[in-house]
Amino acid sequence: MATIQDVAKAAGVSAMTVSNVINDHPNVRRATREKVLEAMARLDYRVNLAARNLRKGRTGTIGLAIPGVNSAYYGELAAAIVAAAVRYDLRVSIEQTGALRENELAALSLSRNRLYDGLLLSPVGMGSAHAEWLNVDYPVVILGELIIEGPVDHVAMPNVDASRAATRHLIDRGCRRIAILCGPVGEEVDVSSLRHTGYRQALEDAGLRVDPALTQTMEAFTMRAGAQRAREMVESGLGFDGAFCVTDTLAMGVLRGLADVEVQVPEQVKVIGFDNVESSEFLVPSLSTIDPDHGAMAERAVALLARRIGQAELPQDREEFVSHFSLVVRESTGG
Amino acid sequence: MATIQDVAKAAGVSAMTVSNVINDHPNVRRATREKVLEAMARLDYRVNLAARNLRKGRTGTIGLAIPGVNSAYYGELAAAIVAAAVRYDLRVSIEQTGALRENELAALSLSRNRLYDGLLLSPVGMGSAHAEWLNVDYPVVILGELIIEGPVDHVAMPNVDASRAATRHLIDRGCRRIAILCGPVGEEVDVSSLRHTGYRQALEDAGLRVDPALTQTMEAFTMRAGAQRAREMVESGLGFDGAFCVTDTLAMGVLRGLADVEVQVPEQVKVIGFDNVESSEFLVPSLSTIDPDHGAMAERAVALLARRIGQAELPQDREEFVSHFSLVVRESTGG
DNA sequence: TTGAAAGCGCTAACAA
DNA sequence: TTGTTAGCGCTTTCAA
Repeated sequence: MATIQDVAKAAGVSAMTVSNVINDHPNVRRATREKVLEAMARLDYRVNLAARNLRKGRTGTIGLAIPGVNSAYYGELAAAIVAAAVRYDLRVSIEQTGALRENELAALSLSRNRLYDGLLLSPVGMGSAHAEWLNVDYPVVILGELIIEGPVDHVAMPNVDASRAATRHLIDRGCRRIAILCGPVGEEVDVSSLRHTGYRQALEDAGLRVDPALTQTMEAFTMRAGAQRAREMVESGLGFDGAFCVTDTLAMGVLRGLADVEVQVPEQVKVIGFDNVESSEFLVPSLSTIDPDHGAMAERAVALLARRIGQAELPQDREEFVSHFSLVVRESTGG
Repeated sequence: MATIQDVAKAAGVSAMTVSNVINDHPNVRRATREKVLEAMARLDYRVNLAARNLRKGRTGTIGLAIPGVNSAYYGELAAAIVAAAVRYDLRVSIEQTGALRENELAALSLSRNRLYDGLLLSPVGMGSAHAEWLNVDYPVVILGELIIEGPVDHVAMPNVDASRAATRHLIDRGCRRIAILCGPVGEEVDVSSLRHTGYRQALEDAGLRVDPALTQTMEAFTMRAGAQRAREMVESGLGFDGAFCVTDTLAMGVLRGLADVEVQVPEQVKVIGFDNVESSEFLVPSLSTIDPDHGAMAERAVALLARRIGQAELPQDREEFVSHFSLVVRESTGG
């Protein structure tokens, strides 16, 4: 590999001049620039980013810590983030956390190794008890799931309002016994708790009873788990005419499970999901859902991170961006 | 940030000794090691990877160039690759090519910047005409799609045999007019051409006529395109009782499109896909498909790349790994 | 407008 | 077993 020194020698200038040409500094005479460019081309010179990184203290790479890229939602989110990052001349390195707290915390402390200029983190396993882990000396943007009070920027979904709208939609379509499939519900500000709040609010708005038996707590947000639970709900005689699933993946499983036990959707049970993953439009029946505009979320998250990167001081004021959602009505709730 | 020098000073040793401790070199007295570890902990020392990279000429990061992580197949593949890479202590940086030749070639030449120790490339747009682009001075492993004769390792799918098995399965289930949905078919060794060859072989094996009208050439392998084409095929009166889709994504669209025009699957038309993406099991009807064992492909691809990384000379002998496939029979072909 | 010197933080090679 | 020296390739600073 040719170095900047080799190019300098070949062009009969100093390394600094070559550097100035590479970085488009103004004060280079045109003839000199030409000479240097010619030498660079001739030697097939490429900057050594490791050297530049060391010198500049930046890497041009951000970390993206998400549960995993093998799920429709996070896959689509990651794609949008990579695409947005390219526009800021940033590369994206994926850290799969498997939704495990320990891996999320590890991502936070490992990024410190200065491999990444910043970190986008979608926490699922960690909670507000771990807020102090966010006190790191590089930019972090929290993405989507868990809303933690912390010293970092934040891109969130309107979890409560959107869930309320989803549940309200089921009520509008005539459902009176609406189940919710979610994770453990508690005081934490995690997806399940927030979306359950929206669900509860909608029921109360309509004067419907909140039957605890209709809150179905899932261990995992997988299609398999959704399908199995749906079958159990029918076979146990729970009695429900609507199901709000906190993710589309779960909802896809539910559609499958209901088909297994020959329950008609939407005639007997109406189903709505959350995320608007691409395939939800093409299922049979197609899946009603909430579109949280993850394109805008990705765009904003990267913009916030890019803004912080390269600022000597991490600003005190932290920004919170809540995306807009829309209700997407499809066949699973009667079109 | 504390440097290795700071730690050395604090522990009363030289920087080299600290380095030896960090890298688990044997010749360090236990008491010395303790002292150093204590100082490291006290100063909250973290290695500066940029410096280490510069010194070692390695980055510990590999590039993964795939069309995009927002598709079930590539999302699952990427997840498997990231997981495998972690075991080799490698990070993965995603380059989304959008299946465009220019981006694939760019990935090949940009990795040269020494940001990546090696590159995993799933070429879709480039062809054997670009084989010389593979002559780069770092390890490259070609993954899955396009089989190019070139100076690089290679992890491939058994495209022809698997497609033959898929088509054969449709024939076994009684189909006589079997359509194939694929990309442009030519002399190239790309997915579409190879899978079309398998399709043709199966028809010939069974003594069925290969009707060119049944080869449906798609612009894009998307659900939307699949759905639209399926509707057109029915409405145009093409006449077909089976459909082999070269990807599950396409097949999901076809299932949707057939539902739109009220064609029953599998009673009137049987459908089979390729890839065995996770959701294919949970569709209604569930999708028969080919499982190319992409877990094994990912594992092997990373292993090959890791083996090459750090060898001074890139070995001349190149390895070719072809994964095993299995036929997964589900409802869309009659269970 | 150009160049010389210095050094980012680390580790290979060698010396003690 | 530990330390010294040198240098990876680049860019900041300052001088010419």
